[in-house]
Amino acid sequence: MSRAETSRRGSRPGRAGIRDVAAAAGVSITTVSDALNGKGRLPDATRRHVREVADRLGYRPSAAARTLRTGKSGLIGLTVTTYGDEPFTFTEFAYFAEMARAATSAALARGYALVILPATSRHDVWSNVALDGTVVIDPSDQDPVVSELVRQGLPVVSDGRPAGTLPVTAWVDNDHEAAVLDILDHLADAGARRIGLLTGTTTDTYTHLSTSAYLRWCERVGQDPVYEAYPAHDPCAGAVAADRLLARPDRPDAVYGLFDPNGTDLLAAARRYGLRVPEDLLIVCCSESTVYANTEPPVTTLSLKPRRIGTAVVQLLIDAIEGAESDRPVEQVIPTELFVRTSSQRRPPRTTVSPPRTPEEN
Amino acid sequence: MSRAETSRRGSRPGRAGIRDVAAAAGVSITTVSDALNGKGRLPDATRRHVREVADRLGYRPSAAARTLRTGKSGLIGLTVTTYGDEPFTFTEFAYFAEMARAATSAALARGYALVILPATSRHDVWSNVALDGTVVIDPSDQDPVVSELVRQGLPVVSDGRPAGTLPVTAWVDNDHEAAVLDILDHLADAGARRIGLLTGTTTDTYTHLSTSAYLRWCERVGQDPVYEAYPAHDPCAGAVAADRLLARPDRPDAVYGLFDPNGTDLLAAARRYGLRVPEDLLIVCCSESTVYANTEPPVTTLSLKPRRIGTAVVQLLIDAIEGAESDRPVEQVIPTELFVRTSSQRRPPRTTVSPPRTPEEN
DNA sequence: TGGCCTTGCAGAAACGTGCCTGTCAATGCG
DNA sequence: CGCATTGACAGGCACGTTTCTGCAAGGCCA
Repeated sequence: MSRAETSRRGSRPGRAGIRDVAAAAGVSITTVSDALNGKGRLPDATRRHVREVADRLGYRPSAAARTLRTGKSGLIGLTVTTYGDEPFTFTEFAYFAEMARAATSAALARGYALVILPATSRHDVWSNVALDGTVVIDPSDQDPVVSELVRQGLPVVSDGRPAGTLPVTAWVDNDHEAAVLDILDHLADAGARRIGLLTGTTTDTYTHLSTSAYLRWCERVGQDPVYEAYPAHDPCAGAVAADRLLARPDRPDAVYGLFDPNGTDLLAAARRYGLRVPEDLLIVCCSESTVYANTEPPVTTLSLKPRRIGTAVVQLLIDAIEGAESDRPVEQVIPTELFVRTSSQRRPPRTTVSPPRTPEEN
Repeated sequence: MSRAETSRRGSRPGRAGIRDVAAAAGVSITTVSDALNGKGRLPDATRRHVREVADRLGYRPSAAARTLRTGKSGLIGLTVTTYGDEPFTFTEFAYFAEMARAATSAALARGYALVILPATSRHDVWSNVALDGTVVIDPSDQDPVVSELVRQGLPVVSDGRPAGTLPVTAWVDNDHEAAVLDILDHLADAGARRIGLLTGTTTDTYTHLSTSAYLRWCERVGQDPVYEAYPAHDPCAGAVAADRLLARPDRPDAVYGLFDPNGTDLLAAARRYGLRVPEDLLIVCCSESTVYANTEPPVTTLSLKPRRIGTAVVQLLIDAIEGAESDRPVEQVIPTELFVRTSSQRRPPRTTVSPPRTPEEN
């Protein structure tokens, strides 16, 4: 009664604590906590009264105190690999943006928020945030951060099959090898005699699996491999590599590019050498970008379905956090999708001068 | 002495607390805290000893407890507007990705981490995370989240001039009106007689300012406005709007598109109507994407410099959080940059058949 | 030798919750 | 009427830090 609504000591003047609510409502702290959290056995009248008083005071429970008490923060880490000082590379923009968007939505729907944490962060930042678990995108072979998180007992779910013996809780990935084989078959069906590859010099799993699948395919069908590798994180290098590939004496008549900008890179290089697409050169690239629906000609793309991956990864992680014996498998393979457009069809289904009024794709 | 290294009660078995470190090192809790945080007056020998013991036990301080005690969490919110259920729209991908990347780097360098929080989040998520401050991207007129954050006394810095009388701590923005006027002058200099605009139906500040600047320019030079507005968050609608714009009886001979995909949309529409770019139609669009360096022809783009914006926003916010009487202005205008390419030059400086070996742009 | 300052550390009070335990009245039952 | 049971709340401890206050030991000076 004699206690004022403001907290007794030098507490933040703007914010009311649970004590203030209890005092204002004329009940105890326990009753306030139970009423707001829907626990305990209280008559509805008391519950409503407490909630009303809390609203009137603008009471917001302290997230830090709740986290300290319950051990759950409601925060999920989104760990991205870094190149140089910057998180995630330029070529992964569209993929990462879509994946992060889906992951954010999925987390939000279950009451969690996402924290962006580059894998090479300063250690003090990592230990300064209380995480319930982490999503790791494409963990590298010996990522020290991931193994430490696992050692702390935190659930870790990775986007991309973990390299080596990294002990993640679960993972989600595409079947990159099957996707590459599909594309190569698709190009061969369209009449390609010699298929080239635009690949990367990095050691990540995606690049590695895709390249080795290409090499095995070449061996199977008896074609000499024709490929150029370049550092994918350099936005300029792709154009140069595409140019080199088409300048070779054993110039391919079809190319698959592993990275997002390879489509425009290859189109530009083809123009420089006077090659018509698709008549002289078939093109497919892996991309989530919609620009390839409107290029000249439209380019066939492989989508890795980042939205499905982002959603699945978060669901698995939250299942693990909440200890629900998940009925979902801990290793999920998300199917890819090939958007076949003019650039990979010898007989283009429509001429370029037809004036359609509606867009061709959603 | 008699106390084991594991915490006395039912604490998490895997993690050691500060008590365990103190017991193992034979010192008090205070000494451990001071030694690890570089405070107090301790001889170097004690400091080193404590740090060694802490390392050996794998001690990680509890972020929740530290936050509760100090009132600082080291977390910064990154609030994005949502369209439908999903955070940030498709057309903002490249801008948002670059901006978020720069913001993440800048925050990290100062010991902070970013939390992605859509503006329309469930309330319980917002109150479940202890934020030191928030970055708001393009706050809408009456965003309830922002005003509540301000009312709680949290620093709020917005990317984009706040609409109405939103009381943000600081903001960073481009001079969108000047940028539009620059582009229109640039197109007029290149010989455009009737300049059209591809704009949006949304009410955000960027669209509003850009459109009104266009209308004023038209009035000044005595040209009838020629524009099409479409819902920018719909990835298909842009292509349709571009088609409509070029199908009009008063077809423009130059177009500026406010959104990222408008360049390819306009190129595709021009092809459908047999218009040559830049001979029959000049094209400029606002985009952060590098694909426009390699389209046919390359398209002139306006960059809003999202990296500089992301960095500036975070610096201002952390300055406000740490109470440093910042010498930076609280209202910063970041200059835009126009990458002039073939699509907006009547006399293209290079022919399309020249075979350059090096990429033209970084 | 006593008073005072400095050094090196320990005790303990918060920070704001959640929850376990305890108290008191009302009720049911034989 | 005695006793167990249940509803409705209050008290208080614990979560793991940070930090304020304090205390003993030793050196310095008068």
